[in-house]
Amino acid sequence: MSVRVVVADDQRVVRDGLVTLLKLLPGIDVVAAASDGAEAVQLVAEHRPDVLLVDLRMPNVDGVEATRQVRTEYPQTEVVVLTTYSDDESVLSALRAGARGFLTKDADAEAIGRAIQAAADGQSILDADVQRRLIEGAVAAPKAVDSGLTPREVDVLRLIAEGLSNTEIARRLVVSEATVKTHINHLFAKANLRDRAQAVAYAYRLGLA
Amino acid sequence: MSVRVVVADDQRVVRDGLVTLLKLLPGIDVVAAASDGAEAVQLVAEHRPDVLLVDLRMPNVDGVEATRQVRTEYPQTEVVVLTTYSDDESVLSALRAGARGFLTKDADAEAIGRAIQAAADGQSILDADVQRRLIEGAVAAPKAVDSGLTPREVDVLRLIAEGLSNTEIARRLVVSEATVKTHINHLFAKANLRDRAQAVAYAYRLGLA
DNA sequence: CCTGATCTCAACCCCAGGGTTGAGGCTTGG
DNA sequence: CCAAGCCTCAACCCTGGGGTTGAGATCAGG
Repeated sequence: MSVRVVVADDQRVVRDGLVTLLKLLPGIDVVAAASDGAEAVQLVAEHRPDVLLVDLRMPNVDGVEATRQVRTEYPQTEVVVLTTYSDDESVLSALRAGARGFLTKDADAEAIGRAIQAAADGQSILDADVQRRLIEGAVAAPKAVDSGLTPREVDVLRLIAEGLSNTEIARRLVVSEATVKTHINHLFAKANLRDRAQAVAYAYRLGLA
Repeated sequence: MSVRVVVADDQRVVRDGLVTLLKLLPGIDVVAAASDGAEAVQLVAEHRPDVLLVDLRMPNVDGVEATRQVRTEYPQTEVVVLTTYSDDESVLSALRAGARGFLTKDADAEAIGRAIQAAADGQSILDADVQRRLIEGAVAAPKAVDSGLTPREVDVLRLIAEGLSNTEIARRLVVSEATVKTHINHLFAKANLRDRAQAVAYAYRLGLA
């Protein structure tokens, strides 16, 4: 039985190219084509395809949002994302939103067909580059960026990120609370933070917690 | 031109099964079969195949180590890993070592063939489960474990994690500051938090930020 | 040896944030 | 239809957090 596919891309050339290309592949039926994200979701609702092949950058509703909607509302439809640049910011977002596959636009017909078949089967095909970045992200995590903070300020920041109060931090570092406040004021100024909530976020982004 | 494959699995049944199964697939040539990791590496050296299909658990040299050796010494040979359990500890290790694809042993013939073709092509096919875990690891996926927070409370928590003040949150959500404070009090009680600093840490741990 | 950076501390002010109580409107499901 | 949960808002209190100023002690480096 053939895999039923909806294609979504705002560029007519790409869209039509994909449709004709996919029609030549055995085992794949293109049932509809959308020119933006909103239309894509609507066509998925209408046709309930096995796979949605969607571009990341589109007007109205972008690929990430379309993916999220499709995956939550029509979970039997798998999503394969197609993009021009594999280093696009939104690649990870798309994967998190539930995209099954990931292709760059220089993929050939077999590669695209394979990704669609795989997605319909519950497997996941990733562009090599994307996979590499995923693995790096998953394994090699923190690079503890420095930010001109003194060691002591970093200590304090870490404890703030653990949710400790000033008195608790003072006890922990065996200094007075006044000292803690001083350090905090300094690091707030350096890092341009307003309060400890922002400091916690900052610490997490720095990889300190 | 056919993809040349070396198979490696210590269990004779599995190994022979794979070989006969792969021989039935068009576009795939099995050129050799190894019964442990050391032999696998040796056969790769000898035949320089396009793809090595290797089991994770094997005597002498395990799948991870075999992958690493093959990828460093014979980089033109891609590696597809086959394992019984997708939650195996060494899955990530294998991927880090350079494995291109990842299959569980309940994959059917087409799935295996697809993975091999994809690997030979520079793509990467992952078992659905493995992909999910990769993404979670890489981007702290939103694990729907919301600990009983209401949607609105989650909204507020997210904004707290962005470092916004109550008045800013109120503006952003188009409600009064009193409402924001109510939500905050509720979520603090539910999640056992003392102040917004702890809330930020909590949000990050939940993957909301 | 002086300078600058860091760490330490104190006293003060002010207010955003957090706790509490109470209450009205809105869906939803039994 | 009523109960329950959620979202909304108000008024009050009070503490901890954050801003500011100022200052002594130590230490590395020019």
